[in-house]
Amino acid sequence: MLETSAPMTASRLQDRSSETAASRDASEKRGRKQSKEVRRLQLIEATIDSLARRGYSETTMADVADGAGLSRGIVNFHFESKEKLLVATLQFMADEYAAHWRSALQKAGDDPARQLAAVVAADFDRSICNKRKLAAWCAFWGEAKSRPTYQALCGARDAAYQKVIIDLCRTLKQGGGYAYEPQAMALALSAMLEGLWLRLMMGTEDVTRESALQAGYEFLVAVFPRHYAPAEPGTRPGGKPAITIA
Amino acid sequence: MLETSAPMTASRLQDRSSETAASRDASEKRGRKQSKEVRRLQLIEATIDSLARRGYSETTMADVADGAGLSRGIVNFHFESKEKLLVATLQFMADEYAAHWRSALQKAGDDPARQLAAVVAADFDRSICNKRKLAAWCAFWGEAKSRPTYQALCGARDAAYQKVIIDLCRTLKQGGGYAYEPQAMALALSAMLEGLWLRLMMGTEDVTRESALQAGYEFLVAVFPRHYAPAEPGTRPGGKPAITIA
DNA sequence: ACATATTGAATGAATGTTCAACAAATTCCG
DNA sequence: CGGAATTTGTTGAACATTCATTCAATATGT
Repeated sequence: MLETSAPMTASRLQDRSSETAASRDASEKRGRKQSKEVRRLQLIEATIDSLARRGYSETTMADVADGAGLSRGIVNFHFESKEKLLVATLQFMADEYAAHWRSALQKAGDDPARQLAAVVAADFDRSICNKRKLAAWCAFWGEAKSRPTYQALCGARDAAYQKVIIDLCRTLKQGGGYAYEPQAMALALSAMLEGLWLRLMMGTEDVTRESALQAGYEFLVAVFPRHYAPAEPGTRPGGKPAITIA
Repeated sequence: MLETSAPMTASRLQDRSSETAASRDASEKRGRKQSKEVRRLQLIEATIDSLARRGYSETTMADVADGAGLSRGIVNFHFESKEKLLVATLQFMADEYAAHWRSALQKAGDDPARQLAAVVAADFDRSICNKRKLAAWCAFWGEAKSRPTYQALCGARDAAYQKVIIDLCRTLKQGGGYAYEPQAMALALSAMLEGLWLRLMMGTEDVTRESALQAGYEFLVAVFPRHYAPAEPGTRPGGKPAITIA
C-alpha cells in the first residue's frame, strides 16, 4: 500500500552505476541553459530520495550525488552548500504542494462544499501523498523547530491555505446554520490532515491512503451534515471513497 | 504561549558551569545504586533539551554531556552508544506519555463520554505538551521512517491507545445512535491530536495549548452532539476551555 | 578558442568512541 | 572500629572515521 510515485526509487535500490531515470530524461540533447535547471531538479529529486531512504541526519552529499548518478563535487557547483540544497528541496516541495491544492480548488467549481471536499481529497492524491514525499516532509518537520528558514517553508498547509480553509468553513457555517467557530473547525480539520499524513508516513497500523481519505470524509460528514452525506456503504468495489455533496 | 515545563531549560541558557537543577536533585546523599539510575535520567533530560534546542541532526554527545554538566566520556559509560542513548530517551518519553493518558483515563471515572474528553484534554496538559517535549517527539518522528527501532516506539498514540479510543467511540456510537464508523472516527480524532501537536511545535500562527484544546473539544461536540455540548461562550475568563458532558 | 560543466582526489573540521588515569564510595579484614 | 583493598563512577585527551567543501585538471558544448 501507498506505493511511491517516482520511478527512480526502484532502480536505485539495485545498482547505482546504472543511470537513473531522471538522469536519462535530462541528459543528452539539451542545451546548457536548459540543462542547468534540469540538473537542479535532478539533484532535488535525489535529495528527496535520500531523505526518504536514510532520513535527514544520514543524508549526505555523497549519497545525493550517487543517487543522481553524478560525481561528488557536483552539488556544490549547482547549489552552493548542503544547507542550500536542502532549502531548495523544501521550497520545491512546498511549491508543488501549493500548486496542487490550488489546482484542485479551482477544478472544484464554485460550490464551497465541493471545494472543501476537493481540497481534502487533494491531500491524499498519489502525486503528493506517497511514502517518498511524506518521509521527506517529515524529515524537514523534525528539523524545523531549530531552523527558522525551514520553519517558514515547512508548513505545507501554510497561512494562505489556512485562510482558504477558514473561509470555506465560514461559508458553510452561514449556509448550514452550524454553531461551531470556523477558526477552530478549520484548525481541527487541517491538523487532522497533517496528522493523517504522519500516520501514513509511519506506516504502522493498517492506515492506507484510502482509509485516511475515508477518515477525512467522515470528518466532513460529521461536522457539516447539511452539506455532506456518506454515500451508500455497500456499493464501492474499488472506486473513489464515499461522500456525497448535498 | 506554551512555556516549557522543566526548570532545567532556563538555567542552562545562561551558564553551563553552574550545576543543573536535575544534578542538584540527584547528587550528594544517594548511594551509587540509586545514583546510577538518576544519572541516566539526568542524561536523558539533557538529551531532550538538546533535541529541542538543536534538532536531531545537530545533537551531539558533547552537547548532551555539557548540558548535564558532566564530562565527555560519561554518556558512553551509562549508555553504550549515542544510538542507545537516543532509544532510551524515546522509550522514556513513550512511557511517560502512556502513563499520563492512562492515569487521565482512570481518573475520569466510568462515563465513556467523560473518559474520551479526559484523554483529549490529557494531550494538552503542560507536563506532556510543552515546546521541549513536542520538539523532541518531532525530532524522532523525522527519523522514524528509516529506523525500525524508532518506528516501534514513536507512536505516542500507539496500538493500545488506538484500541481504547476506538472502543470509546464505539460505545458512544451505540449510546447515541451515530452513523459513523468508530474505526474511522477514532483515526480522525487521534490524527487530529497529533496534528495539533505538530502545529504547536511549529509555533507558527497563533495556535496555543488553549486554542488547540478548544479545537479538540469542538471536534467532540460536532461528532458526538448527543454527548457533548459547548459551554456558554461568554463565561470563561481564564478557566478551562469549554465543554459540557451531557 | 572560449566558456561552462563535471570530475575526483585532497583537505580540514566535527564528532563518536576508547581508554588509561584518577576519584569516590564500599567492602574487607586485622 | 579504622585503614587498606576493591569495586564503581568519572574525567579528558587521543584516535579513527565520516563528511562537506575546495580546486586543479578534464571534458563538453558553443
